[in-house]
Amino acid sequence: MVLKKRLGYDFNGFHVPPMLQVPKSAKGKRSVRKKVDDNQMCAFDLLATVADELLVGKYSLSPQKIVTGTSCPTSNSTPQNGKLFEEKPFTDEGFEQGSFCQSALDLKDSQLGENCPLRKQCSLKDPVQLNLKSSALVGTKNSTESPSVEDCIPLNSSFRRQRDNMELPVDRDDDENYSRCTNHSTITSKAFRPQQRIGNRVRQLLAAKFSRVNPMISKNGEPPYNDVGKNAVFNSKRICYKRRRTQRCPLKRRRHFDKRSIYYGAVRANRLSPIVASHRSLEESENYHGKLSIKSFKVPELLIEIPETATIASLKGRVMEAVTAILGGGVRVGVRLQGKKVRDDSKTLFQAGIYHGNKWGKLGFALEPTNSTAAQLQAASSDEPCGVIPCNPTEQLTRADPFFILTQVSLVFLWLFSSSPPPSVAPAHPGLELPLSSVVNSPESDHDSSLSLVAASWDKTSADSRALIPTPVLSNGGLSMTSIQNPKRSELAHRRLRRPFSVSEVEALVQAVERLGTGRWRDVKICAFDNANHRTYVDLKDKWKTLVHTAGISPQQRRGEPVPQKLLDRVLIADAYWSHQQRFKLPVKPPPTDACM
DNA sequence: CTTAGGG
DNA sequence: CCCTAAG
Repeated sequence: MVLKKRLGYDFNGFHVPPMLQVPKSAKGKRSVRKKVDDNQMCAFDLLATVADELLVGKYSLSPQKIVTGTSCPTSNSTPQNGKLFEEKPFTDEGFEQGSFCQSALDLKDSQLGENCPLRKQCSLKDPVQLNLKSSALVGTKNSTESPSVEDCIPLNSSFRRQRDNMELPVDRDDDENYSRCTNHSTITSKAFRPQQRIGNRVRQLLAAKFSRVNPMISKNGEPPYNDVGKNAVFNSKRICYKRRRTQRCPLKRRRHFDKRSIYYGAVRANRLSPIVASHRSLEESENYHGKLSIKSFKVPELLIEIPETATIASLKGRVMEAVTAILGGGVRVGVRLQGKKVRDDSKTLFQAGIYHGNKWGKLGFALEPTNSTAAQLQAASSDEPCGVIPCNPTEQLTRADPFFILTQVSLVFLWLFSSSPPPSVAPAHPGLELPLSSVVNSPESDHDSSLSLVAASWDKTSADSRALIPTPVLSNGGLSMTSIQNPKRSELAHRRLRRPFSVSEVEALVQAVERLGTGRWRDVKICAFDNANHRTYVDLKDKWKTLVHTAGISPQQRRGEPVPQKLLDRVLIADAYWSHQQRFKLPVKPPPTDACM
């Protein structure tokens, strides 16, 4: 991929091809969004679908969460895009209409090498074509190594980096939204699935509902916006986003639900199998006299690239990182291979035999409470012996048994789905023959009695639906782990977990804002954080605000994970640029709908 | 629903 | 992050 360097760029003029302005009409389209089907979409609907899926056995459970690889990128991969703005004078002339990205780069087709991806990326003439090309581009292994490419494609490089980084700005967690809607914690995460975004409606719905599949990562590990053959990708993304958006249970509504659940929360029977929904409609719940609390969230795509020379400890660390982001700590990660706990942290994956013989499928992770957590959990469960976790003495299964836990959950799904009263005893779900016992019933399992949250992986043959469904079972209806750990915060239980932006997220944000401007957060969201459901456009806007602020203060005053100065510089520049745009009331030109492809 | 801005 | 006015 040989590119002409920015030799002939006419930078002064910022001769931007007439830009990217989404016609108002296009904006208008937004309001055409269907609200219909999703307004009612909440826990029940969601669970029902899950139940359906479980019944059909679609969600075969298997691990495949771990994607082997050789690179172990870290956050120190430094953005190169900063150059973009350093190399060219930032003159007022530059403040013309157009996306900053394009302006800064002066993307004139005629001036870019025919092969310059940027041209394809940014000329935005033919979205489809563009996607094809960029797909090819990204698909080219090691294309990262082409410096010219890097230089030429800020966005692309960034995205690639993010992908490689496994610190995708998207996807650390996906479904806080769902946890907002429902009140029970289920981590579900799904491995690669060559998902077709434009598949049948059901699939789309499912994908949108559960985000089980990370649309950002296709089979080849390419971001979906590079998918080939997706006409109007952006539109589809937009649609997806709409869908997701409409599925969001607004906080207020959520609170409403929660309040309501307080009123009918009597647990029906001690030996009743466990989980009761608090989000059912009042009348429905009256039939059950049960309090069912389902909180669901998922680990969307735990994509981990890790070399065989990595140690067990580092593997744990990686998994831990992701899990902590969601659970807020209080658990630790155990690694199990074929059901046996791998104890020696110093072993490399290779030495542990994980890296060979396709053992990834045999790999499992158990999320175990730390000692303190365990104590708290036990205390909590003894306080409330008939809480979520079953205390049916006849149950052979222990609380720690993921099979049991999963069974419980699937039963709950069934209830909700069939609208029939819950059974008083939880039979095993016939459709779920999960080789789980090996995971937890391992002789070495040392937290069997107090395990509150178990993640396990199963190897199912269905290549198309591999799922990792860790099922956190909480000892206090509806309360999250965090709440358990910190009861004081119960009042704030509904405040979203704080999740600091990672550097890669920041970079993605900067990237997107450079391109789209500061007034189009929704587009920024779609463009750069489409899969990061926990980042709303308001979040992005807020983050930008803090970034601008951060960039304006001395490094000593900054807190949190340090953002590379380079990025902060870009923030300032981009912010200045877009402020200028607004000051002069230059029509902000929204890029064409596929601007972020 | 989005944006913008204060808390 | 939350909340909310305004469009």
